[in-house]
Amino acid sequence: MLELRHLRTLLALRDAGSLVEAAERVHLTQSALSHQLKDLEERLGAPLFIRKTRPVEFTRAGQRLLSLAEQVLPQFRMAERDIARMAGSEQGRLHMAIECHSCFQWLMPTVDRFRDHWPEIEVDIPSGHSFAPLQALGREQLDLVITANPVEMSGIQYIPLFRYEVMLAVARQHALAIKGHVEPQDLCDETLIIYPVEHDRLDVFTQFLEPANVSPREIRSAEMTVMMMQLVASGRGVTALPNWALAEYLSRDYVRGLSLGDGVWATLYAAVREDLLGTPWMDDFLRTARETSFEVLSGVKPA
Amino acid sequence: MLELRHLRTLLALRDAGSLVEAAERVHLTQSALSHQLKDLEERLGAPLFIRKTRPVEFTRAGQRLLSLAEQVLPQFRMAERDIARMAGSEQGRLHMAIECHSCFQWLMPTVDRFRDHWPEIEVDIPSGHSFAPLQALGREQLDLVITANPVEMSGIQYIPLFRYEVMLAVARQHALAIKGHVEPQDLCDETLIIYPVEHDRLDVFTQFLEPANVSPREIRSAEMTVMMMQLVASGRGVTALPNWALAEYLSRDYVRGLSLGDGVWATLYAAVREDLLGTPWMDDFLRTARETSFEVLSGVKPA
DNA sequence: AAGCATGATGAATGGTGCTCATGTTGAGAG
DNA sequence: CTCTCAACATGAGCACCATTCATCATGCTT
Repeated sequence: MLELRHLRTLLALRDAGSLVEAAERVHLTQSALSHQLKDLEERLGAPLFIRKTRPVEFTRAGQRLLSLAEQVLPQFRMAERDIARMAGSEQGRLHMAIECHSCFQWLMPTVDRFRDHWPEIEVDIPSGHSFAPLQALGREQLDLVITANPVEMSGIQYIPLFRYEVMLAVARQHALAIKGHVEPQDLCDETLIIYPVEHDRLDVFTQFLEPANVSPREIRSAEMTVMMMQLVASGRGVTALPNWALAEYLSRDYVRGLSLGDGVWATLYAAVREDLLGTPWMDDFLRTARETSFEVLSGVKPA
Repeated sequence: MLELRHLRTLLALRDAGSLVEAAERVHLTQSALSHQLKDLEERLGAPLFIRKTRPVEFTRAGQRLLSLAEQVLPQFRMAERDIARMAGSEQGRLHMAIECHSCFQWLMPTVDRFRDHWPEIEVDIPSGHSFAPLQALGREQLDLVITANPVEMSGIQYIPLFRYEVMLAVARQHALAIKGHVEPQDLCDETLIIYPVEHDRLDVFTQFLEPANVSPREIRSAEMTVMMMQLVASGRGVTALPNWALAEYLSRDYVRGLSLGDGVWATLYAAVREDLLGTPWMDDFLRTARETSFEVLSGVKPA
């Protein structure tokens, strides 16, 4: 009668707010969800949510099922993990590299949690692959790479982790600081500070400056986020970073953050070797990564 | 991957001890269960139980899933009950009659529990239908009848509650009391005390005496179990009763209990109006009855 | 009023979970 | 040792139903 998939659907619906997006999350069509929920409501004899509102609002019955889902689904995951551990004496390995330069704030707690669940998996972030991590992935020297720039490669799948806004950091006393957002032209007299990578892998260029055919007056690079922040704060340039990378500097009012145009958004992916996808521990890592990053970054408010 | 039906199957398997009987309990074929469990074990990558032993023995993985099932399935039931209550303002009614003369010891706790879960259902055991309860069921004056003698009737379904052994009660000093069981011939010089119903509705006759073509010397009847016990204890006759009806007298060593031949077993049924089957509260009542009777009667040891 | 997004609906389809029929295994009896 | 019986495994076929596709209805935005 009541099935696990119903619970998953309802959770997805609550998190998504609409059938269309909930459908994406559970990898089904909107139609499927509509049918599924209609059937369920008929069988239970009670409406579960109100469709007219946005985001959808749950009835008391719906809320009861949501709370059931939150009780029960974790128990299932735990059991499945336990079983997988009992089954798998297969020593797994999870060696990763990070292409995104400031992921540690959510990656470290993720790894900590994961180690708890899978003590026998060897987790490491070996240095030495920071130059060409995707190639190392292809050569099976690595198992997972965190990146914002998916590049089609055979044997590698890109799993989206979360979306974020790319924002411009400027000094507090900067002329632009009073505006809520900047236009491309605003940057033509600025010094832009970037990580030392090709321009076509930076969303400021591909999604913001190049479409408007604007170039900043000067471009200089810095390896580390702290360094960039110092330069920005002292008025020697501006830089574009993920909102969550800026978060701590914004909260300390060290720099100011501005949207790029109407907002430039990007998605962070985990590039994973296909042969590892589907193993319970890899699935669990990806889920943990999503959950943890959500928790850690959800305090991050744009601007 | 892991589904609710798997958990139900595993619980049934544990309670039944074999695939064949477990299949009955979940209303599937043995083949279905074999397939289902094989698939599951393959997907999990771990064996769940050992088939060669009888009753089957569970591996650690199997036990883990059993414990999951015991955590999770009750939570589902509770949620479904809550939802059914929210949905159903439909005042239900549960009027019952008892054809078996000593069911109160497990029926009362059952009713108590049920009332907790379904306060708005009107539960009653109206007197006045003790004569022809099944007819009253057909006339919709009753909703459920507890009986050990299913009689085919349109619109009525018989739901098995539990199996029990019919045992012979004899006085402590009775000649037969030293034996573990009696043969039909042993009764041809005895006075048999029975409830005042037709002989063909008593298993002592249909399953024990008549097949051997034996009649007791004398037959007398009594309305109440206590009365029968007094007669038996004082050596004025013997009687055949369900083991659980005898239990309290046996434990007080008031009478002795003997198996009839290799053991005569019967099943107690709930006769239910078909239109009520499938309503959540009726399903819940039947489940509660089975569980409660099991708990109450499981202390009852034969002889 | 047009355009867009969301949800509903009905028909068609494909997957899969079940049954049926049969094969295999193991235990107990003669 | 073999016969038998019960329990479980296995493969093929089938039926159901969850899902998809195509389309329609509705409401909000511009």
